[in-house]
Amino acid sequence: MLYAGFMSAVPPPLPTPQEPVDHPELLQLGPALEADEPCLRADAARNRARLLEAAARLVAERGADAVTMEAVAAAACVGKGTVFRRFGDRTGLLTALLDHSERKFQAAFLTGPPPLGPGAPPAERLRAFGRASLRRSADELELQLAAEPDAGRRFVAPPRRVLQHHVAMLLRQAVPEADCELLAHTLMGQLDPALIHHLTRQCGLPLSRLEAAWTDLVDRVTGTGAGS
Amino acid sequence: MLYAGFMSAVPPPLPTPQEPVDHPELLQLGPALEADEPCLRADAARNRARLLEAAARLVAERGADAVTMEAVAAAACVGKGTVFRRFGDRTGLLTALLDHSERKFQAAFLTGPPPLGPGAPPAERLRAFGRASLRRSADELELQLAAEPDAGRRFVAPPRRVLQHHVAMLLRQAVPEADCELLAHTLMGQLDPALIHHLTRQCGLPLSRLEAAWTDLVDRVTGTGAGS
DNA sequence: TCCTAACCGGACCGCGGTCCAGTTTTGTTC
DNA sequence: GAACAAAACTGGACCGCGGTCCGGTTAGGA
Repeated sequence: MLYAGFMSAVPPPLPTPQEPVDHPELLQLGPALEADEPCLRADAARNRARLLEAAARLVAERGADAVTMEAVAAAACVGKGTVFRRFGDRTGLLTALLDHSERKFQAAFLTGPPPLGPGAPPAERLRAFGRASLRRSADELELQLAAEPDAGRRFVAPPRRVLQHHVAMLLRQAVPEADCELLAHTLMGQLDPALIHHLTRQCGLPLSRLEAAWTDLVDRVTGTGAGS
Repeated sequence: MLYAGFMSAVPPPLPTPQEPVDHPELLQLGPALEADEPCLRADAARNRARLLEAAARLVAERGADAVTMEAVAAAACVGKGTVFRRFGDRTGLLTALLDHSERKFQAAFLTGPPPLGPGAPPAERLRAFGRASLRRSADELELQLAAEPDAGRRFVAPPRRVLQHHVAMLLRQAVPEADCELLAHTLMGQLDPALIHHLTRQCGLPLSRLEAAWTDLVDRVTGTGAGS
């Protein structure tokens, strides 16, 4: 398990320290997070570059589906084992391909100019963050999807659609002026089994906290509760 | 591609028609949706039952990972091709295993007693829906996760965590009283590449609508906008 | 009884992922 | 600078599983 050099949380050495910064802890975390690609043996580094280049070429010429671990290895004149040693698995390779744009995006909201970067009021920054993220995803959709296997099917499964439909209907009754279909997707996101698993099993949160968060979310979205 | 009998939107013949009902269209859609399992040849139906039983036994005895298509076929004394013909693919098989509880849940919120079923005010029903859904998922987590491959990794990937962290921080500034970590997950859900793909490519929504929905969501959650 | 359509099973394929024997690089010692 | 040892990297054989295919079989209607 290597997961070589995905990303780093900060760009280079951070130019002027008197700029506003949100996440001082990331400045230490950053180097630790990327501490897997730095000291590569010369041949390893060369092969890594060749693999990334070959993968990018495959994506461009024949689409993300053609990015087979074997194909990439062959195109880079390298053994299959090398690809896995370097990138861990297919997702790791695809993620590494996205790394460049990822870093740019992170730099933009961590240390860039407002409204995305520090300086603007938080709600304003949130709006900008969503816009930027949506645009970026729209650009690199193919890669992003390929990096997350089976992504296309999650929203098409019949059971999901029934629940989705139901929530949208309730929302139409509660907040007729909103875009209830999309809002329903958002709410459903909080009930996603994968998220529940992550929060309760991997992070150790009690189920009661998820329930409370759901109630609070409904309050906020419908404007029903005590808050604001 | 068969995707045999996942689910149906309604329980049996719907007892008393004067009960309140939310989704009259589902009453017609229901039979159409499940119209793949009804007229099975005798041997096919028998094999289907044996396969489901074998799969359930495997899950119980050796965990969801052990539910290999080959293993299920062998345990049911049936050829591998039969499993695929019946359930389409692995996800289809797992979904079929969840079908029973799915139907019960659907019946509960479509035609059951309030506050889950019709009769209560919509916001109240939404709250009940979330609670019920969370509990159900917690029970059948293993199967639900197995049915959605790779689910565990979606929230652990380093890039995702950086974004998540950032959004949580902005939320803490904007709405200090909320559970910002969970709220951040919710917001991020609307930026999920898989969702973007589904909405723009499969449903044909323009990106601008997603952007508007995001802005609206931020307004609702932070209480910033004009609404309420 | 016969015909046809549906079904069955297992051989087959491709890909993701593992493993290990052999090779190359790097650091050390003389 | 040469020789050596340890660590790191390499590549391709190998495995298991999801998914496809097709010749043979069987159920059900006429």
